[in-house]
Amino acid sequence: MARPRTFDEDRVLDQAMRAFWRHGYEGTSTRDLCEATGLDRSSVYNAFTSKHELFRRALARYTEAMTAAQLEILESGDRPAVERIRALFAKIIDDEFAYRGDAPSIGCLGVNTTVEFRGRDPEIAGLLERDSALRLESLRAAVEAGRRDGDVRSARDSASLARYLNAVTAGIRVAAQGGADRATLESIAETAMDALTLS
Amino acid sequence: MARPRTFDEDRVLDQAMRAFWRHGYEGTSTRDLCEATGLDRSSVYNAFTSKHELFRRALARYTEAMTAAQLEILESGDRPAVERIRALFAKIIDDEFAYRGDAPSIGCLGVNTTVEFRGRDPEIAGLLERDSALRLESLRAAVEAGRRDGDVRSARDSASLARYLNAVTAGIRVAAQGGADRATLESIAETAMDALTLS
DNA sequence: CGAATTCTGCACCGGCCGATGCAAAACCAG
DNA sequence: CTGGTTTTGCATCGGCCGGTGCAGAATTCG
Repeated sequence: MARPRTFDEDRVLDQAMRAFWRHGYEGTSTRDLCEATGLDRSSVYNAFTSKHELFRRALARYTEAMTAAQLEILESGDRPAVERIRALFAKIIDDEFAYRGDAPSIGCLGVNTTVEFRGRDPEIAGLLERDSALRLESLRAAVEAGRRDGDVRSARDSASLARYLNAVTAGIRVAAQGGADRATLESIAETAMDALTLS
Repeated sequence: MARPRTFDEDRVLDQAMRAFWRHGYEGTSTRDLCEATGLDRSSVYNAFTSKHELFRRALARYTEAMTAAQLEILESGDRPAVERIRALFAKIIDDEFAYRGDAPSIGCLGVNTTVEFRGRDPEIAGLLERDSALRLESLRAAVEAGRRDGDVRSARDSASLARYLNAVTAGIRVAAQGGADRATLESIAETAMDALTLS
């Protein structure tokens, strides 16, 4: 009954996400977004109403994909829980070296956004908080399972250990953006595991 | 032999630093800087040549002050090394709750800048790297001392443990900006110490 | 085909951006 | 008091910002 869109909305969201990921929210202009997506500005505004709304949807898409991938690693049943936690660290480190050429890591859009917005935008903060809660719960369950396996020997409660692991992942991300090499990040991750496995 | 300045350069640097700290580099306009410092734009440009240069100097001032305070804690001779490392965590957590009202934490200007610039600015990256090296060396020495005290029982080498501790501090900072409360941050810090003290 | 509806391309809006030009003011040395 | 030098206040620059208006193209339905 009307003219159909000539672009795929998800594809555009992906391309916008990458632009925001690379240059941040403020650092990405609506012109940049048009160049990244191939759309005209009026099409962007017609489909996504504002830069802020486009960012919110791109960020939501990112966290959903990223967290789904991480939960899949944490909850795959075919190996011990501590190995799954180690695999999560390995994936995060891989990610830090994936989407870049010689350039430094672009980190995690979630962490970048947390730092850029500092909770001043309630909508964005809420989105990040819900995502964080998902990951924390999965981490907690993995820690709990590791404890049952006898691999987690820490006396601390699993929720605290989960929050600790989550903070370490953010720290690894920041270290990567600071220029740390792969061996350094791996060493940090291995060391972090000691807090769980040692008694 | 000429008209003297009516402002104190260090005071202006401090005020500019706070503005950048709160809103980031891109998020702070030269008009904002004028409002924060009470100077006119031409005075700012006359004294600091450009926004970028003013930021560089403000960041240098921040890292010097911050790192000096942290090294003082790490190297104060009146208590065991692990206690000094714990005190460092306590100070970092205190800082996260210091310069804010009800607003979320503004974190650490060094971490914020690392994330915002992602190493794309060599001058800024170099400054942050030198600062990081200072803190890492001090941490390494403290870990070493803790080992001699018998408190650090980890089998890992001290340099790795230092990098690990440094990453955890960044993670704590990010967690604070994500809205974590004091008890959570303290729990993360305590848990992180387990990787050093347990065997 | 024609009517209705949506999307697209382009020009344009006011406003803020970092940076500069310039003249007047303020100071010091003589 | 004068000449030399720097700082200061204000106006202004070109350019980019997010966002909008509008005419015409493209599509589906009758």
